[in-house]
Amino acid sequence: MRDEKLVAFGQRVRELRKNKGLSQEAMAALAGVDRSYMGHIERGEKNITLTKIYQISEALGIEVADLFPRTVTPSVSSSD
Amino acid sequence: MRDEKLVAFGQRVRELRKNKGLSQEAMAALAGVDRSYMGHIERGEKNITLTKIYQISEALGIEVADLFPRTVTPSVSSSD
DNA sequence: TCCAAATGGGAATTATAGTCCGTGGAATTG
DNA sequence: CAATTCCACGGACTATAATTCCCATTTGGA
Repeated sequence: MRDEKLVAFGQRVRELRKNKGLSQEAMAALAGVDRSYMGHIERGEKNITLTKIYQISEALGIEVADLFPRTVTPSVSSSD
Repeated sequence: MRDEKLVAFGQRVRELRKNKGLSQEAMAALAGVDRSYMGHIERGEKNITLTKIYQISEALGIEVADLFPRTVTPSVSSSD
């Protein structure tokens, strides 16, 4: 049972990890999780918990909110 | 083992739920979970998973990112 | 004050998150 | 080729989230 949301989350994590030039293993060490588990997360195969989400955001040095891109731009045009 | 982050998350959920004028029971129904489970979540007694987080954000009609307030304002003062 | 709705919180069971360890394949480098 | 790095993926096991039911307590209004 593939879950689109988990896959999207995993892709987001992978993108941010690569931006930091980290391997899965290095990232896993920073986040304090198992090496293979990081792989599962990035592939969207695991439904991770809130505490793990915090650990990941800290490993990446970002806010948790930044792990969840907004679906559409909430911008309200200033004119009209 | 009380977890500050889970408690903060729960408080955030409760705040948003009340803003919408919903009871735990009504909210639980919208999110598709048991009423008492909602209570546990709001009290920070549960380390919920990503899919549950999505269910909650949808029940509240908000983006997941909005469930996670930024720690401090990242603003860089323009003047000195 | 009384009642009913709303919430707190425990317990028990099932499902699954998360750990640990290993294998193999692709790409890279000497 | 041999050695190294990175990643996909699986199996077995343990920890704990998910789910449900129930009863006690609190709260808010008539």
